[in-house]
Amino acid sequence: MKRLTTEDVARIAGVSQSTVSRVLNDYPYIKKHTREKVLAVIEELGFTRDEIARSLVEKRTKSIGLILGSISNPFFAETAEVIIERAQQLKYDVIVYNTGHKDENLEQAINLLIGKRVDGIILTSVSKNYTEKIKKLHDNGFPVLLYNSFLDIEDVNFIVMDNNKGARVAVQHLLGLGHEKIAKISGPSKYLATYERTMGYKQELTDNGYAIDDDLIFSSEFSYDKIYSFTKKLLKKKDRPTAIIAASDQMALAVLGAASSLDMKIPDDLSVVGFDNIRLASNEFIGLTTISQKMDEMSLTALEKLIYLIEHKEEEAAASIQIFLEPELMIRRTTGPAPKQD
Amino acid sequence: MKRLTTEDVARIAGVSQSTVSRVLNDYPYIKKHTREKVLAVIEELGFTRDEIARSLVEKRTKSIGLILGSISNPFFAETAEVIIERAQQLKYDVIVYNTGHKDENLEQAINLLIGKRVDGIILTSVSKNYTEKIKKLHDNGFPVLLYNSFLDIEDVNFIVMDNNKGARVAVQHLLGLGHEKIAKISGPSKYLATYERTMGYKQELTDNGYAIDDDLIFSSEFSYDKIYSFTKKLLKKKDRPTAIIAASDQMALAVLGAASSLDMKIPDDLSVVGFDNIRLASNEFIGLTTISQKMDEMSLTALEKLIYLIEHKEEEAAASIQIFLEPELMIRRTTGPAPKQD
DNA sequence: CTGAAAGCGCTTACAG
DNA sequence: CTGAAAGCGCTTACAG
Repeated sequence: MKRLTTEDVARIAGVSQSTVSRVLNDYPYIKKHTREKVLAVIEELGFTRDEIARSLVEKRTKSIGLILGSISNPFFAETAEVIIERAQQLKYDVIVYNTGHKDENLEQAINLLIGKRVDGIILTSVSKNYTEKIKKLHDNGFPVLLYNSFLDIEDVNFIVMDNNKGARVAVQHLLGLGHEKIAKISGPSKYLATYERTMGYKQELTDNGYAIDDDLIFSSEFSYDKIYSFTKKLLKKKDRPTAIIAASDQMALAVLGAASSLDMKIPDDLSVVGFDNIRLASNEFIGLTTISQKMDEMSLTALEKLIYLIEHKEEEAAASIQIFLEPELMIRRTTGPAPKQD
Repeated sequence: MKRLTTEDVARIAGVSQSTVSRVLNDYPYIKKHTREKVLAVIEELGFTRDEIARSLVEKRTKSIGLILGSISNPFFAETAEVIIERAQQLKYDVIVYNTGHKDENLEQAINLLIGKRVDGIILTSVSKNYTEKIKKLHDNGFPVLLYNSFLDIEDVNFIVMDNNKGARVAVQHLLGLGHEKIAKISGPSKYLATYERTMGYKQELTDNGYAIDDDLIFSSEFSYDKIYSFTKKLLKKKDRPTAIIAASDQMALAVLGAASSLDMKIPDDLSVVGFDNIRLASNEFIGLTTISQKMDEMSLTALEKLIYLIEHKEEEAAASIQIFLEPELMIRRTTGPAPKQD
């Protein structure tokens, strides 16, 4: 498969290679006749410009990197969909990496994306361990935006929900329903978002005069199977919790699965609150009570801000982008009054 | 942010630019001392090779394109996860496009990916309308693999489930449970996979002596909302079906949502069968009966075969890759005996 | 073993 | 308006 070049087009159209290039770039001062002749040849040959060569000259690729924790989690999938579609409209393409929440994959992903000369990166779920690496990128003027996470770096760009408040709202809701034993199933505490949610949970309980029971807090990697079996064990205990706040809707579904496998009725026997508000949460067959992350807004904003950073990189020190979104409690079928004590 | 080049490294290390390049490429005949000096400078400077320039010379990008119908559908998300992770291991990166099942986006995605000079493309849900376009690519020797779909093109590469048989198995299962009014909610018939499922449904009913009732067949674009409202209307009818076969698990969830919104009990009032076997289908809280596509196998094979095609392009006319997978019925909680006639 | 040089396919200042 | 030429940052035959 011999690829065609602007040189080929030029030869056949009887003009110079630079003229072909100008036509391709909509350069205004070209004789109508010349332009049309070139266009005709391009059309006839089915010529497609080599964007790789173009990127080399223009020092930009019109590609961005999107690093996700796990795309099979609907939170990430829905995020990716919004970002990819909007990027496509803005003529950027998106190279997607899936880290499986492993730090070493994150490191590799960043290095490869830098090598591929992407114009910017959106990074989800960065752990604290990577503060230095991200700081270096950011200080070099490379456009990076942290999504649903943030790090303690001056002027770093991020968009994140107020996770502490989100957890507090969830606890309030359950307390209001009469629950007194509320478990918290969290992701790894190396993620600031996770850490803040656990803090919010503890603070809200303490503020309401409840003691913190460490047996009710499970901090695990994001693994469906681990959450599932932990929940099963937890629910078999005599003094089991009557409500569970999960780290995400995905994890809430694992909790619901575990409870169902024990023939527990939801919400009669157990109330469950998720985090994210994935689309499935509002499906009436499921009806998951959850803390909304306003994902559509968060992901669309993330993409647009990143593109802004890319396209205004050279201008007066662009103010850094730091956005906090308000959590919103979505009450549905998986939460109800605490079962009577017996 | 001034980027470093091999030229910079060479100057500082006191060697020629070509030597730096050779070190980068693990060229064997380099004096140990030279190699170490260069490596030290690379390390110290934090130099990263420009893969764009390299791609231009080597005429390959180590990127592949993945064109998906809708990544927020778990079928595509789970597919993407497997493909992206395996590609990453094989040192390829993946540019993901989301067509939203719109033909014009498919066309645009292919053109952009060709421009970006990806080494190959995995294409899901191609409609018949694109037979010519794909044929041209394929005939040009460009590696394309159709995933979960196929087209009538000689020697085209594809991996697909036996959709006709899958639909038949679903019908058999419901017939065996005593259902006589079985509805079929399908995607657009421009997709061969969808078309074959509808055919299989009709054939199995006919073979068992049932008439085809066109009012029970809904062929729509893949829109959650459309399926949802159609189902609601359908279930309100006096002579409503007692079972529904949905085009995908995602659509089955829309059907279940609609039924739940009408306070129907599953499976007592209505049996539902999906297609795909997404991970959520086996969650006990949901327990969706479905036809398994063996997605993990299908997606892993797809990626590996595409890479094979890419890396053996120049060799003796590589046999084309045409894989049919067997469907498998997964019986869970959403199907049960037909309600008594009254 | 190593350097100088050509070349990948474009863009764009420079000249006319 | 248009062409000839330099240059983007690499790889790799060619020479030594």
